[in-house]
Amino acid sequence: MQKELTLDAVNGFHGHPSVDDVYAIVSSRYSAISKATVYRNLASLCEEGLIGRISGCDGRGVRYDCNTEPHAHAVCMRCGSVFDVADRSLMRDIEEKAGSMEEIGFSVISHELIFEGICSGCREKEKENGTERI
Amino acid sequence: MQKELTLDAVNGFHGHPSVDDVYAIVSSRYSAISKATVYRNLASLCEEGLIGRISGCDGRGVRYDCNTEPHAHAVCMRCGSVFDVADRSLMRDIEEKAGSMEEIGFSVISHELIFEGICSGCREKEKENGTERI
DNA sequence: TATTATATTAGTAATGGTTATCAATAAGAG
DNA sequence: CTCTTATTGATAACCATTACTAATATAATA
Repeated sequence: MQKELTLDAVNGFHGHPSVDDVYAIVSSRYSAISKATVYRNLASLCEEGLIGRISGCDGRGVRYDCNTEPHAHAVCMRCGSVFDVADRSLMRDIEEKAGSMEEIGFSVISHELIFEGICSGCREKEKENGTERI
Repeated sequence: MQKELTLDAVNGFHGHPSVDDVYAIVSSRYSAISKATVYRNLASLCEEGLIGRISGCDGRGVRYDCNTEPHAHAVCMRCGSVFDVADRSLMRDIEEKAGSMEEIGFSVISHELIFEGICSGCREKEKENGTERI
C-alpha cells in the first residue's frame, strides 16, 4: 500500500518536504509509484490529520509536516526553507480564538501562522556579496 | 498610469479581491489594460506596503486587501470567501514574536494568520440538503 | 525642441504545481 | 470464485502566475 510508504516518507524526513521530496523518497523504495498517487495520498493523510500541510510558502508549492502539534512556521523568501516556530502560549491563544469564532458562525477546521522573512544563512550570503535588499 | 487604477480598484473593493476581480474592475475603466500589468502592479503595490496579500487561500489563488493594518483572515473551504478577523491583542502578540525572531537570526518581513473552515452560509446550505461532511 | 535613456505596458507564450480522467489492478465481501 | 469497491499508474488538462518581447510612454539632458 503506497499510502503507508507516503506516510513513512513524511515521517522520516528531517524538515518540511515538498511533494517532490516525498516522491523522490517513495519512488526510491518503490519505483513504480506515480506522482499522482503521492499527491492523492498526501491530501488524504492531511484530511485524516496524520500529517500537516504548510500552504502559503510564497508560491513555491505546498510543504508537508510530520509534526501535527499546532505550531507556526517561518519561511525564507530567498531560499524557501521552512523552520518550525514553537510558542505554546501563542498557539494556545490562536486556538482559543479559533474556538470563539464558532459563536459568530464560522467553524474553524484548521489554522496556519506563517512568518515570512530572510533566514540567517541567506542574510549572511547577502552581506558577503552586498546584495542586500529590503 | 495603470498602477493607480489598480490601487483604486483594490481600495474601492468591498472585500478581498482576487486578481480577476481587480482585472475586471480596472479593465471596465480602461479596457486596453493587460492582465500581466495587473499582476505586476499588484505585486509592486504589495512590496511598497500599499496593499496586503492573502496567500494561503486553499489553492484558489491569491487575494488582495486594502486594509494594511495587521489582522487575520478566515477562509471558507467551500465557497472561498475571505473574512477579516480582528483581534488587537492576538496581533500584538504575533508582532512581538516576529520581533523576537530577529534574535535567532530570522528577519521577519511579514506574517499571516489564516483560519480555514466553513462559513455560516455554507454551513446553512449543507444542513438544508444534508451534505454535511467532516 | 530634439535626443537619448529609462520605465511601463500589452500581448502572448511558457512554466509548473496540481487535478481530472480513465483504464488497469488490487483488495474485500459474500 | 464472482461481484463490488477502492486504489493505483499514466497522462492529459487546468489554471494561476511568470517570462519574454516589442511597442509605447515618461523623464532627463542637451
